[in-house]
Amino acid sequence: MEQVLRAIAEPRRLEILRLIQAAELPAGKIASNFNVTRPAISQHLKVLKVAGLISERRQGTMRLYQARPEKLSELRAYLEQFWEDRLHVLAQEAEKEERRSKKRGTERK
Amino acid sequence: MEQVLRAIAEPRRLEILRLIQAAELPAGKIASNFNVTRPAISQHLKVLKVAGLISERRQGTMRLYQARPEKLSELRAYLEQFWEDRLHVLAQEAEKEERRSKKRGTERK
DNA sequence: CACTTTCGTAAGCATGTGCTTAAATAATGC
DNA sequence: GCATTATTTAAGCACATGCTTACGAAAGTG
Repeated sequence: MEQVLRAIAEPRRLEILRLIQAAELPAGKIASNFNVTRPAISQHLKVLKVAGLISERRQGTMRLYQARPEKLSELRAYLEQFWEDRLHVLAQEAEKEERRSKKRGTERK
Repeated sequence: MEQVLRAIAEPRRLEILRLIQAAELPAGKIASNFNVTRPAISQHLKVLKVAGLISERRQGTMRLYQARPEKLSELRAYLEQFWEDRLHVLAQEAEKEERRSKKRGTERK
C-alpha cells in the first residue's frame, strides 16, 4: 500500500497514470507528453509497474503500457476503512456521552 | 491533493494519522509511540497540519492533535473519479466494438 | 520574577529521489 | 550477420527529505 502511495505521490507519475488510463500507449508516446527525457519516463514507468499500477505488453520493439485500476481501487478501499473507523469512534463517543447524561444525577465527587 | 498524497506516503506519518484518528493526543504522547525523537514527530505533525490532515488545539503547554477525515475523503473521491473515468472508457470501448460488429458486412477493403 | 513542562524551530548530516548523458538490450528488416 | 528502431539500464549529480542535537518559545506554578 505504501508503495502505491509513494508511486502516485510523485506528480509526474500521477500524470502518466492519467495518460494511459484511457488508452494503451507505447513508452515513447508517453514520454513525448513531458519535458523530460525518455529515460526519466522509463524510470517512472518502472516504479508504477513495480507498484502494480500499470501493465506492460510488448509489441515489436515497442512496449505498450496501460493503467490497471485494481491497486487504486484497493487504496480507495483502504481510505474508506480509515473513514469508517472514524465514524465508528464518533458513534462510540456519542454513546458514552449519552451514558454520561443519564448518570449525571448519581455522580460522586 | 499532491500535498495530501506526499504526506500520507510517508509511513511514519500514516501511523501518526492512525494514532490520532481515534483520540485527540498531545504531541508528547504521540512521540512516545515511536522510536524517533520528539522533534522528528513535531516535523511530521507540521507536514500533516499543512496538508490539512490534522487539527491542532492548545491546552496549557500542551498541543492536542487530532485527525481530520475531510482531506482523506477528498482523496478517496478523487480516486473514485479515476476509477469511474476508467469504467467510462471501458464502456465506450464496448460500444465501439459493438458498432464494429454491426458494420462488419458493409466494410470496404 | 525564576523555574518547569511541553513543544517547536534551526542547523547539519546521511540517504533517497528524479534527472541527465552515455551505453546496453531487444525485436525487426536488410 | 549488420543496421535500425524503441526502449531500458548504468553512472553520476543536484536537490529533497527524515533524522539528530542544540536551542528557543509559550504557558503555567512557586
